[in-house]
This record gives sequence, C-alpha cells and structure tokens, in this order.
Amino acid sequence: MNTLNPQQLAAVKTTDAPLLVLAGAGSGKTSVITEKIAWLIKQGMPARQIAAVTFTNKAAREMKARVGKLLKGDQTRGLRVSTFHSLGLDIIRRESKILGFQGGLSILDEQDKLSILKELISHASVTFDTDLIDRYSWQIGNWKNGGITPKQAASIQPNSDDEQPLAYAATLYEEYSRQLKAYNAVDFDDLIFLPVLLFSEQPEVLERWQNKIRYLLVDEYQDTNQTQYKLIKQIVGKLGKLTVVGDDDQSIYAWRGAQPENLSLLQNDFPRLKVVKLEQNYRSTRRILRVANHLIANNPHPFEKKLWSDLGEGDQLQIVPCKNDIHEAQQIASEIIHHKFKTGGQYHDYAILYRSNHLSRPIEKALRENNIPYHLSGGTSFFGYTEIKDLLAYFRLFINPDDGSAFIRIVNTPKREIGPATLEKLGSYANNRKISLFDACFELGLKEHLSENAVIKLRRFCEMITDVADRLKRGDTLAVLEDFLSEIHYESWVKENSPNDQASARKIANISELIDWIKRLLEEEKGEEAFEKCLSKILLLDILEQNEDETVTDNVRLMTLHAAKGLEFPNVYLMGIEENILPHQNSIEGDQVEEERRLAYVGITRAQRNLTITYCRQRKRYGELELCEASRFLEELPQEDLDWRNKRTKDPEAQKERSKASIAQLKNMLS
DNA sequence: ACGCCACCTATTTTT
DNA sequence: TAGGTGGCGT
Repeated sequence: MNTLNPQQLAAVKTTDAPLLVLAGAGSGKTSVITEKIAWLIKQGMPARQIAAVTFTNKAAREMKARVGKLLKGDQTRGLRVSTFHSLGLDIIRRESKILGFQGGLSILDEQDKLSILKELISHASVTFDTDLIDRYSWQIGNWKNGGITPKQAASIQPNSDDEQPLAYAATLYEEYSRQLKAYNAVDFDDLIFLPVLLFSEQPEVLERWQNKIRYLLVDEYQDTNQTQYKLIKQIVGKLGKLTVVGDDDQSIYAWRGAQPENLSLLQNDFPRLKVVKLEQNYRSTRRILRVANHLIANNPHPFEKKLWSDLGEGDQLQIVPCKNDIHEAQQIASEIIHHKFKTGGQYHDYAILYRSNHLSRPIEKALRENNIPYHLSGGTSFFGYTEIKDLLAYFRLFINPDDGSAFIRIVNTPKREIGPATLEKLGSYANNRKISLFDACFELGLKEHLSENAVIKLRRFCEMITDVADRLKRGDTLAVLEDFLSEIHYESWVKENSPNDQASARKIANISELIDWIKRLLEEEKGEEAFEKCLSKILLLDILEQNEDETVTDNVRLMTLHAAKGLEFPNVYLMGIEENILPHQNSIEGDQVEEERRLAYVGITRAQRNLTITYCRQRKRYGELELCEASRFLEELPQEDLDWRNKRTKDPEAQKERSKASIAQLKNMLS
C-alpha cells in the first residue's frame, strides 16, 4: 500500500460510506480495487463476503491474480471476482429451483437467440421479414436490459405509427421467453435480468444474497446498463457497502445500453456517497495528457477532473495527412520500421488503432509487404466456427437434453438421415404436447405422425446422447468425450465436408484446441458438476485466449478503438481520423458526437510516449474513391502540441493533388 | 443435400 | 470492392 498516492489511499480506506472513484485513464484503478480488497480482508472482513465485478473475463482474471499476490492463498478463499454475467449465472444456478429450472441449464448465444426468433416468426401470422428480425431481437434485449417483463412490454402502447412492429415484438418476446423456459435455457441478457426479477419479487431470497455479499466493488462502472445498476443496488441494499470505479470520459458503450448517467444517479440513490478523484496518470507524457484533456474538455462533465502526469513533457504529436488509404498504410508501416530501428524497440511496443474493422485491410497488406509481424485482435471468434458450435451443441445436450436449440443444430450433424420434414413434424408434435423435442422422440403417439424408420433414427440419436451423458456423470470426462468424438466419426465427417485439406486441418485443429481447453478447465473443477461448470465457462468465453500473452510474441498490435480500452502502448498510431469515420457518419447524423469524442480520447490516452495521428484526403469506400477531410477532433487539439507533416494548406503540390482528386470525384459522380 | 451464383450491404460488439 | 448470405437448381 505504500506505493499508493494519497487519493488512491483514500479510495482504499473509505469503507464507511458508498464510494465513487472517478478514475482517469491510466490512474491506477485496478491497483485501487485490488488493494481495497486486500485492505478489507486485513481489516477482518471474510473474503467470502466480498465480491468484485468486472465486464470482461480478462479483467476478472487479472484482478484475481493481483489480489493473490497481495495476500496469502488461504486469505482469499471464497473471494468472488467475476464478470457481471458469471455472477448472474451463479445466482441463477443456486436459485434454479425457485426460478423453475431443471438440472443443467443451457446458455444461448446471440445466434441461438436469432434462430429461435426466426423459427417463432415463421410460425406467426405476420409475414416474415428478415429486416425486422434484428430489430425484434434488439428490442427484446433492450426490454430485458431495461428490466421489462413480457407482460409489461405488452402493455406498452406504441406511441407513433412507425413503431407499429412494437406490438408484435411484445408478442414475440412472450413466445421467446416461453421457448427458453421449455428449452431450460437462458440468453446472455437473462443472466442479469433473471436475478434482478427474482430479487425484486422475493425479498427473502434477496436478503440471503445480501448476507452473502457484504461488500461489492464494481469496475468500469460507466459501462453498466440499467439492469446491472439495479442488481448492484439490490445487492448493496441500504447498507451501501459499495465501491464503484469508473470514468465518464471513457464511456464508449452507450450504443450497447450502457448508461454513463449511472454515475450521477449514484448521488441520488446513495445520499451518503463519497467521491474520490484519481487524477494522477502514470502512463503518458504531459504532452499527450494535455492534448487528451484539451479534446475531452469539449464534452459536458458532471464531474470535473483534470489528469496530470510527472513523466516528462514528451514529444509533439505527429499529424500525418496522407494522399489515400494505401499511402496511409505504407506511411505507418515505414514509420514503424524507422522508429524501431532508431530506438531499438520491439514490435510489440507499437499499436495501430482504428474506428472500424474494415480499416485494417490496407494496413495489414502494408505490414505484410514490409515483413512486419502483426497481430489482429477481434475478427471471427473461435466460437464462430461451425465445428466448434456443433460440438458445443452436443455438450449442451449432454447436460440439458431439453435444449431444443442444440438439438436442432446437431440432430443431423453428422448426417443421420433426419431431414427437415421429420424435424418439422417432431417439432409440432412436441409443441402441442408441451414437451421437449428430446422427450417427444420417446412418445408412443409420435408414430402416428412419423414413419417407423424416422422414429428409430431419432431414438437412436437420443439414446446416444443419453448414453454419453451417463458416462460423463460416472467420470473420466475427457476419455468419454474423446470416445464420443470417434463414435460419431466427427473427424472424418469434417474431412468429407471441407472444401480442401487446409480447411479440414484447421477445423480439426480447432476441435483439438477445444478439447484441450476442456482438459485444462477440468483440472480446476472437480466433482459431479465439473463438466457443466466448465462448459458454462466456455459459453461465457471465460477461457484464456491463446494469444493472451501477446508480449511473448513480438507483434505490432492492430485493433479497434473499442478493443483498445484498458490497454497501453509506448507508441500508438491512430489512423483514419477523418470526418465520417471518427466521428462516424452515423454518429454525426444521430447526434452522438460526444461518444465519438470519448472514443478519440480513449485512443489518445492509450499512448505512453509517442502518438501519431493519420488521415487521408482520399479513401476507397464501398469500392469508390471518396474525398475525405480531417476529423473535427484534430481542430479541437492544442495546435502547439502538434507537428503537422505537409500540412495541405501550405503545400501547393498537395493542393494541386487535391483539386485533381475533386475533379476525379466529380467525374465519378457524373458517370 | 450440396454447391454455386447472384445479390446485398458495409460502426463499434465486454458476455 | 469484397465478403457474407440466401435462394435455387441439380
């Protein structure tokens, strides 16, 4: 604790009142949370009564590890450090009887949600409209995040004509909820929503949990949505044993339902609230901070704060206007080569950040051409791969045979000659009798609707599932899973269905990676529910990513501004800082420029020593060359801290170039 | 049941 | 422009 500054220390030691820690970028907020947990335990509070919640598994892991370093192993026993979603899942599991869930429950991802909705819509009387399905899905998620039940949603009157589909959305919400119940399944939003509902309907259950969790710490508080905040308030109750850490200037997830105004709401809900500001930044040069402060000062602030640093003045920011996106990419690549050569640094000291994923294409090309190793964060996730989704569907079915989503996904994968016609009949039979697809396969009445042959095939499939599930319960999970894989000849099926050897090799590698993960996870979990627990960790993506230790491999890091939040790099390149990209066109039109400014702020404050901002005069967009102009945010920076390269107003050559481009653009438009 | 072609669309995505 | 998806034809 002697490494803490006075404000950090105050944040740690304030335990007699609810506390809001306004933690600027790079001000050591994780240290405050971890030190505070250690402090509480040293003050005599049992670790099992303390809970810390984060948004990402990565943050939770890091926090756990850091608390572990501050305390002896047995002192942290029972300490809860988890994401909001796994805390929610934990509550649901422990209260599953009251909530009406059978044994193992399934967690559905966004795609499962969509396919259930699609199925429901196709049976509805309204005409199927693919454009609307995303809106319905979004609406339902919105309702859940706003704490609104299907019943309440139905009573909401659409207030204007263009909200006409709302009425059907409420019906769909109701049907969807019933379907989830029948599947013994929850979606991601339910993981927060169901505990909140339960707590508000059953005070005695809430009281039990309030006794379990006597002190709550919340990380990245500005990113909480309405339900998450409600859950916090419920758990904390009147005692107000709460510390939240957040930064309104780094709120960049409002579009996903985050309510940065939850920061201000705290003062109303907890009148005894104390506020501590962490304003010393340990990351960046004074220059970088000054620029960041200057920019963000253009946003309204409910709480004033001013970041400072004593890490030295630092160099000016480089502003590099480029002719087009290709040049921009080449420029950055050669800058990195030169800078690295000059300073003798490592590739992993460099990060290239951009507003949207597609901007990475030209830069990837340039890096490859210059033999610069890079790592791209984001993109298709491991769990997006069909082979992984298929296997996970099997695993879900082992634990929860009622999971209709999983059932439909793999009943005919690999092929078992169970076609859509069979499934359609099975589906309506199950639906009419209000039983699961799985159970329906064993009903005698099914034979009246399906051929004997079809029934035999279905039953054979179900028996296989039951058999594996039984063996899993008896132990040696890994061996059972491996046997199962060879029993269904999954590998040869993958090979047959891959366009080439390369693709099938990738798929098989993915599968063994998944099995490897399960192997590792099983080492931590023992007992009857080990497999179930480890599966839900996988479904909540709570696994170490293979490139978690990026620093080991020496790569330039490429990622979106969103993905960069929480990270820091010695040298940062912000590319595509243009009107309509940052701020994004839709945000300009939707009057959301403030959040875009925060995004720019997040980008700037990632840099420790050097920051280079690039933009283009021309960029290929939707296959056509378009004229671009520098982002308005560049004008909002203190100009004396910027070093412009070939600023175009002073460069006749560039001006000529520019007018040529305008003419080209005009021609384009005319043709 | 699979493969191909044509068409459509293009912001960010912690679980 | 390019990549993903859905529909249709074999």
